[in-house]
Amino acid sequence: MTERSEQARRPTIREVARLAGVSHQTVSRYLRSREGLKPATLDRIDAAVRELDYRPNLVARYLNTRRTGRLAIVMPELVASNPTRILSGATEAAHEAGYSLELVSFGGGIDARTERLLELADSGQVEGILTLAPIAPSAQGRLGNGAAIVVSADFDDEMRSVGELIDAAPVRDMMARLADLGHRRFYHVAGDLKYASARARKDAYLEAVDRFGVESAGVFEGDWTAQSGCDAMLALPPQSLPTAVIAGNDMVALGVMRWAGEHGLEIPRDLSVTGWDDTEFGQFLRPALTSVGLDLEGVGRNGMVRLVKAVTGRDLAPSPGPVSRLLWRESTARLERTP
Amino acid sequence: MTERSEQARRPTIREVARLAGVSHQTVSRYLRSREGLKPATLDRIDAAVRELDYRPNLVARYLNTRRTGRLAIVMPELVASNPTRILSGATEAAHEAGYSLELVSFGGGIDARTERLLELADSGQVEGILTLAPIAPSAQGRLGNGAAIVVSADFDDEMRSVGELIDAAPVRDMMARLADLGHRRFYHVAGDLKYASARARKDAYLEAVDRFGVESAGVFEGDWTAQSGCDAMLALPPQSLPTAVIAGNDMVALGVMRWAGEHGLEIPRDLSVTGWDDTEFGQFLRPALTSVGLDLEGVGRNGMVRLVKAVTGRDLAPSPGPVSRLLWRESTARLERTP
DNA sequence: AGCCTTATAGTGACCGGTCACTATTCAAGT
DNA sequence: ACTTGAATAGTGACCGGTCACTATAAGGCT
Repeated sequence: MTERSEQARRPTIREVARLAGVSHQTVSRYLRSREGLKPATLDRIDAAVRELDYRPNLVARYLNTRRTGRLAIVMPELVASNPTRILSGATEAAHEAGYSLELVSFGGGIDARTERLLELADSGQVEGILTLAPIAPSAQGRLGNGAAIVVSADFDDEMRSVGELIDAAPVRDMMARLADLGHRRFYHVAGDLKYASARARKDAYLEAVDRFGVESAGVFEGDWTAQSGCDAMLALPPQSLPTAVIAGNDMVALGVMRWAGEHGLEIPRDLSVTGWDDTEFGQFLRPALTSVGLDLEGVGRNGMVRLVKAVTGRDLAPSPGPVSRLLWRESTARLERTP
Repeated sequence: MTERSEQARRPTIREVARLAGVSHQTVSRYLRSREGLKPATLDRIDAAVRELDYRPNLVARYLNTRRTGRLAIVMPELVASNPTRILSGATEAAHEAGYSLELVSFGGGIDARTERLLELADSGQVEGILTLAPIAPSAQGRLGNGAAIVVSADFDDEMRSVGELIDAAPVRDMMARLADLGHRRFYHVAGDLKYASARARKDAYLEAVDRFGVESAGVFEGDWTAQSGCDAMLALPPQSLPTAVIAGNDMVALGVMRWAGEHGLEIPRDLSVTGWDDTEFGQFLRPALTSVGLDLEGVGRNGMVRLVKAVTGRDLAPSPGPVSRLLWRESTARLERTP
């Protein structure tokens, strides 16, 4: 079903005014507040609006008010890890503040992205921008008189991230518990180290190895995919397998589990595996995957709360919950025998 | 890092003109085409633009041209099934046509959604809208002079869908093959029957049962979740289990597999399971899940191709590949013994 | 009744671009 | 030298709303 727009112009405020027998300014008042108008006048305008099926042109309105009622959220690449939960939280907060939220994704490198972001900020189309990707340092001096810009980066390349997702403390908690359960040899399959979160988890892993005095079979530099989980295990010499694998996320952990199954290892009897993200499929795997649940909605919400604050000065309630929590499931257990 | 927008107005075309010592109209020409200007004039304007860090106000431009260079894609609910692949295809096509794409998600029922969609269409903010959700029939007469609207629905509630995702032919293909492999008793765990795709798959299942003269243990009305897969199996009397389960999608199939593992059934020896969507995790399960791969990028692209055609009259190349293809993996096999 | 205050409605400019039209410059043609 | 026309630049109106200000009507008070 396709509707071709025939360029018949929409009715304007002046046509409504003529039909209702009032001035255009009266209609303008009607649109904004409906206050200070006689009930009789109001009714006449009501009728005219209905008859013409009038809807205000938001673009024209903006020209005076600078208010578009719209915020944008910028993502680096749409195909990257699923952003729906972050978006859902951000959308909710934006709606609470009376804004609609628009999703924009800019491809290209950081410089191209920054340029387009500045264009968007100064084009007058949105009042504020929440970007999940970092912006080029060169842009720092140039922003300020367009839309407000808030950077909430898990994707930061400069380590200046304030992102809430990169807290890797659960790595330590998981390893502490696994060490308690008798595990002495660990392995880490990292995510793409271009991501601050991957680096943070890797650092936390290395620190925990030190702190708990356990062995490490190494750190594999993966790319968040299940395939990299398989590859990581294949890269190990068969005689020195770990008994616990800390995977960068659930997909990676799934790859590790796949490899284990193919090589006759049973999880968690022979190998404990942990993931990250509490992906939907994790708890239905056999064994159900121990993971770290992230309050992604909260992350989206909190970013948006900051943006709303920057744009309107208004304080919205941030997400109450903790950003992450450890979900201990079946894929991790006491080490019963040494392999 | 938060930038507060201090309402210092952006420089306008007239300020650039003053600085360059030309008229505002000359600057306007410069912005649109840069043609018909003396090189010297062009240089002067260039310099002025750079000095003021001028960027055009797209909103003001629109008021005359009606061209915003923006299209919107409307989704019913952001948290529903992952739309990133569809978006990715749609974005690509929009970019090819020189448009930027904005994602809007409207909550609420079909009527509320339709109302907001019409508002968006007539607000002048976008030139066209591709909606993945159906619109209320009541709106049919009211659209036509705002932005172009194209409906591409897998989510159609009225069975008037032209969606390309609802072709359920692969159900028949899977069942034909399974019947060939000796399966005589099937079971279908449907997705949410509010979805046309779920209904289509269910119908195809029932038709195939007829056509191939096999038994059906019934149709379970699920909701696309893994949990519904578990529930569906628990709902069966233990003495009359099927040997093949056609699940509504991969998550449902995962739930079925989970149930099987918990009840000592081995897949595919005791039970064959098929999914749908070729979700990323499917091929890394043990056993890897037989599924139906969907060209979701293509679906997004094709919807956008139609929208671009409606807006500009221009023909973009549609996605070449078939919408779906059967991916036969480890979770389906010849029936070796009767349970 | 007359005056002042408040409620309601109207007038014209303006936001920042583009459009239609006009004015100027300058080289070529006769 | 004068006309002609293309190339280049300028003028003022306009898009559809809102703002600041003014005008009128209605109500309260002495």
